Amino acid sequence: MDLNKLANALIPDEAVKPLDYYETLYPERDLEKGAEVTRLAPSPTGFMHLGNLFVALANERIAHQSGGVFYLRIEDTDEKRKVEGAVEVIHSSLKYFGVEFDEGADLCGNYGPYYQRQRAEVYHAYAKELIKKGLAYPCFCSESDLEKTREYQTENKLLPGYYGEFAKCRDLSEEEIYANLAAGKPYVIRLRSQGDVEKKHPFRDVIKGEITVTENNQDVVILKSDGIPTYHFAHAIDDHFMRTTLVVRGEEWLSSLPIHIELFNVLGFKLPKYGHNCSIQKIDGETRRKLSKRKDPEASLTFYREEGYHPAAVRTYMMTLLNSNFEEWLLKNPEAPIEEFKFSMGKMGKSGALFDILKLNDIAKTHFAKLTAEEAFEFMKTWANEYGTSAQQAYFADREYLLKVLTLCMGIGGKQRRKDVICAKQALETISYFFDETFAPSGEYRFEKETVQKAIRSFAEKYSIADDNSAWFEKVKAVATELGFATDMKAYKADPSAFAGNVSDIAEILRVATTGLSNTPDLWTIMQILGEKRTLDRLNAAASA
RNA sequence: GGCCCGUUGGUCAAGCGGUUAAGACACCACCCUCUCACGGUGGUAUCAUGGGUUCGAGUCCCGUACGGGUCACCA
Repeated sequence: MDLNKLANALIPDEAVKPLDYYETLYPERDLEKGAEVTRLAPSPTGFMHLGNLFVALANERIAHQSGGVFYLRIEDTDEKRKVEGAVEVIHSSLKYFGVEFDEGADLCGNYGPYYQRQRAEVYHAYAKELIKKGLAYPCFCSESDLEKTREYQTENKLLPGYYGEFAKCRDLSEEEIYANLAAGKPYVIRLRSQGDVEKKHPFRDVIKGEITVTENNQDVVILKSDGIPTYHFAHAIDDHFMRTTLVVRGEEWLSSLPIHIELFNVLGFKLPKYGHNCSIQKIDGETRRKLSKRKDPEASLTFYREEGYHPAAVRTYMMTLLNSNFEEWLLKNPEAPIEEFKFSMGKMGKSGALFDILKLNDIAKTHFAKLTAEEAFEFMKTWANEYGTSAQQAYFADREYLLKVLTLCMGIGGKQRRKDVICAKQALETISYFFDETFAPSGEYRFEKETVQKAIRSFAEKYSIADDNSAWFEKVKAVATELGFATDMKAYKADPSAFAGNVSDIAEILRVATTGLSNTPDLWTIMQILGEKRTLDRLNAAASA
């Protein structure tokens, strides 16, 4: 068969340039030895998964730590999954979590275009080359043809797929091919695989270590009927010409690694290094499974923004999952920027980690405990303007007042910072009682109504905003004594039945009366912040409720 | 089902032939205390399993079980 003629019939010379052209257009990058070129290559589906941030972070760290390049390539070869504005979402959501690209889609760069649909020419040039060499061929099988062979294969417990004797179009005669073409039959271009599934080779994955790969024997599709490449072919071409040195991607790609190895080989390209990372999992009843976009809200990056998690906290959590020694390093260097941590591929986990929101919350709390009142204010304000209720947005009108509230609630200036702010949403919910619009009297007391009212009334009569903390507490104690509550905790513990209760019970009554909650920070300070009038109003309202 | 990957406390995990098997989160107890927290002290709890190799195995080899991934003109 005249392969040149076939190649020209399928892909005319005018459509492509000689192969040398591409090699000079995309030259080797001029980087220091050891510098890694990595990438993130998502589909523009408009949905950003936690897993996207996870791999992005790994790739970003490796590139930047080694003095290399981290770029963004858009895998838009599947028309069905494409969503308008998706690339913008990729940039903005990753940027929010501190991941930025050096080059790529919608950015500058000499190795573009970075959208695969715009790179048709390169793919065609190399597909043509493979056809010329007899390493690729047109396949006219229809979906139902393929379906039939698959059925036959599963029935007979054979390896499914398009290979060997099942590769019907592999050895079509010249006449058949041209007749099909003349008839306008749709076709795809398939690789003529040279592999043998009986042959296995050791392979070094930078994350998994030594693994064995079986040779590929599938005549995989490299160009779909619309002339767009499949992932496999685009991956080989793009990562070669964008001069990627290290591909870190999800574990789900491990099984197609044999295809990629054969493709690089057949194209005469140097194989990049590979690292296949495990996916973040979630426990669902008894079983573990991947974090699911449909079932788990926390799978989406927008979840963390909507809840008001600080981006640095999420990034830190990702890092602890990414590199097992990160947490220890962070403990020793609490103030150091993440960039100083020596990220290592070898320290990436070999098995999938379970997503643990409790751990994230702890990290988030620790992180908030490092912010100043102003920083917390600004962060929460930004959050509230985007996701908060209008009442919450109004909290920010009186800066001085809110700053005081935050200072108290976050323990700023105290001996120790409180660690109970997880995210902006939760924080604003817990301070709602500082604002009349959102203050919700509860009326839930653990004592008789009469006792409660007496206690509140008696305290209200004595209260003065001028009291310092100890004078204030003396008054609480006085109320306790009046009502037969213990003021000496030791005495109370020795014989609780001798008292109606103890000071802390009185404090709780006052706390519920002024805040609606039984657990708040220091009550004296709360009253100082609320001011005398508002405090007395609330006490009086509670006393007569 | 075939192929590939994995399995150390409830969770993330250190470990690289000899350790009392780190640490963090969670949990429990006690202390501090006007509440809740924060903090402090302590505690419960792990090498999936059966065989080898070895003076010695969480660490090396084989089998088994379990979990995950993948078998598209989707990435």
